[in-house]
Amino acid sequence: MQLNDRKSMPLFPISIVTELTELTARQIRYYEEKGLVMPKRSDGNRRLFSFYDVDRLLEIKELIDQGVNLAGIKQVLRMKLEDPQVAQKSVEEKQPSEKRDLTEKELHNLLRKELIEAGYGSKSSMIQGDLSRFYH
DNA sequence: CTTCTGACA
DNA sequence: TGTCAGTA
Repeated sequence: MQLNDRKSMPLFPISIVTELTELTARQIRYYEEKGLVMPKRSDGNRRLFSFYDVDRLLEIKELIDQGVNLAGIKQVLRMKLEDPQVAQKSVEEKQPSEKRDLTEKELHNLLRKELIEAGYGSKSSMIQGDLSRFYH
């Protein structure tokens, strides 16, 4: 798929990414250190980010703003690989209750719950069942 | 001039 | 996280 190739193409330096994401270079480097993103390197060991990396950083930024810690973000991103939609809603659903930060334990339990429910149906039906809880 | 790593507060 | 140092 060529589209994916383009999104994965290492294009911009960290300076551009800081403007695109509103994150500081320090934060971006730190998140990479923690394995949240893995931009390619080039000439003088300089980071080259792809659109894919930028999208990812934007998602990370959202979660950070919502008070999710790095460990929690890792959980979400890891789930994203298995079931994007459920992972996304897991966090959104937690918000309404209280604006407090999600501890690693809370998030883990939340995600575990979603995974268990997911096991009861096919991908599509599970997603719909999940959505129903937002319509009442 | 821009970015990188490491380090200190 | 910000910031400074010493490089590449």
